[in-house]
Amino acid sequence: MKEILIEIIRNAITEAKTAGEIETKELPPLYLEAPKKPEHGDFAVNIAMKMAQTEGKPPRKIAETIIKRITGHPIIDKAEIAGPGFINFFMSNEYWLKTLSEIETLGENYGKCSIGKGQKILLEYVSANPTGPLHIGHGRGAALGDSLSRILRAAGYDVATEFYINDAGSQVQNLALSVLLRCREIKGEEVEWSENLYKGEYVNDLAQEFLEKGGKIIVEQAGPYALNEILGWLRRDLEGFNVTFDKWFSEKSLYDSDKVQKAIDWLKQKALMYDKDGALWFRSTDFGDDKDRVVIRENGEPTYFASDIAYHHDKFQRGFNTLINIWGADHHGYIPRMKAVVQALGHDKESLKVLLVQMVSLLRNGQPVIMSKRSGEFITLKEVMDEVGADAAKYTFLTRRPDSQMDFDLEIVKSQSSENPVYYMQYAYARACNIERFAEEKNLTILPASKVNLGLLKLPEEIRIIKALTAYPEVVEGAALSFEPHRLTAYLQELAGHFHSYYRGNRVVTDDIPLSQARMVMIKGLKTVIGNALGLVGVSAPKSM
RNA sequence: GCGUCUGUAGCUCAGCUGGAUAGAGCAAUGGUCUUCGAAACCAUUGGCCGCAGGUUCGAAUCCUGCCAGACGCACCA
Repeated sequence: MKEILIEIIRNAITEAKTAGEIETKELPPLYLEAPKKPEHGDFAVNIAMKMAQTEGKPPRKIAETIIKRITGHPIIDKAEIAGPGFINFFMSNEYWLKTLSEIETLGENYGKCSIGKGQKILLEYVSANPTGPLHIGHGRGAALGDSLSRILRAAGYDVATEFYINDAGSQVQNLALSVLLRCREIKGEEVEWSENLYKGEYVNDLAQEFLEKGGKIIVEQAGPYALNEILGWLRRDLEGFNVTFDKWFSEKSLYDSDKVQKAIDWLKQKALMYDKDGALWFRSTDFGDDKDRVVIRENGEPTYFASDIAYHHDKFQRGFNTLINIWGADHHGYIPRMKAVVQALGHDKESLKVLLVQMVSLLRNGQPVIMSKRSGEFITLKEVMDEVGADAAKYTFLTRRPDSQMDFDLEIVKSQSSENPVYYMQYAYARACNIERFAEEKNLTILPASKVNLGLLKLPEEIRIIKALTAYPEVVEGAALSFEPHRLTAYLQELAGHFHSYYRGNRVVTDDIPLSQARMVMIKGLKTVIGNALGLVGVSAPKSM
């Protein structure tokens, strides 16, 4: 809808140019911004200020020559010069009301766009080691990845999501050993625990169950058993968080299908590998990394980096041109070497986007809860969700920027549970549904937008709501382009606020039938947009609470 | 020591490619239910945007330096 206005302004400048009133050849980019203050209109343009230098005239003078060629459009109430040289546009209600018909025809497609052009994106997230239950930090990554996948799909990208299972390296070996040792302990044997083994409570449980099911105390049996059990937990806990993946990608499968070796050979051919000190190294410094990295160790074992190379090679070979990885911030040192791989494989380094989620410290009453897999003293994601609810937990993550570290205080989130912001938005949705129910009870005939006199919607509160509804598609687009789901929660907060405020002051269903019908169109629009937005955040939209 | 991220109201955080008098929520205080759900609304209080320079018509936003915190700097992930 904004395009109409941009076109009008552009035409005015072109006309002024032909009339010789403007000399600048290369026009600065023209975009509309939304002023914070209502006195500054609906849209503001700063082009006159941008042109001040090349024109050699004061901004306000330039604004004047543009503005005098913008008159008589039904969608513009007025355009005026303000401040240092802004041109402020006040749009007519006619302009805004178009949105309601648009929402009605598009329904759950309202807000979707095609900027993604079907581009194939592989979004990999969580990818927690299958050596223990998920914790709160994984929850943050899961919430971000899940919402981002929904947003990118809405923006027209062809998104596939994957959980990469590290089921091949030393960590799963350690897990297997841990379970074995625990089994022996249960049998009364005295064993020695080395530093890198897992001693959590869950290891005891695994060992216990393994023995009960008649498992033999050998690595070949205990290892796969433990791995399989834990993968089941991960899947179950993520589903409980309403997070699912298109594919669970096994690291081991890369070895079984020889893809690791093939990827290494490929880089060898390009002379990007060399031997030193008995190990095989990748020349990541050729692509900006601080140092070269070992791919095959002196003892012949590949590093995790080796399979990571193969995995990303495989992603590209499957036709994805943009790879997004969501990592915990403690892995940030890994980025340069992965970017190096991407370039070595012949792709632009920008085709790999790594989004970092900062650490989450779990608190209870302001006191840190010690989190360590080794010591076994930690609270799992599942326990957190059981305590505060999946929607509340997700929302809490998605109101914050991923790159700022956060405190998650169980007592605070719990004590505010009924006032948690997520309920504010869900309540707005339920409220819209409730008004619909009430209208039906009153036998109000609900008509489509085209059959209703929408001009009756002229209260400032109504126009404010409709303006917010108009902005929704841009919010989705912005969130997609910046990979920032938290823009959706911020938007929802504002929209729900307008709605609640309106509701307290005005009745929707009254004896005034035409007015009620017009307002119902708006309520349905609200319901659609709030529902769509909640869907992109990844939380539920309840019809009643 | 080097690198990445962060520093905005008492607390938790927004602030979109630089824009006009920096915004929410929570907490605090005082109001609002005979009428579509009060999980809501209205009002008040609250700020040297970490500090110091620089860039320009204009800086919370960009650049430099410093201070503070988190996380990294393996042939572990």
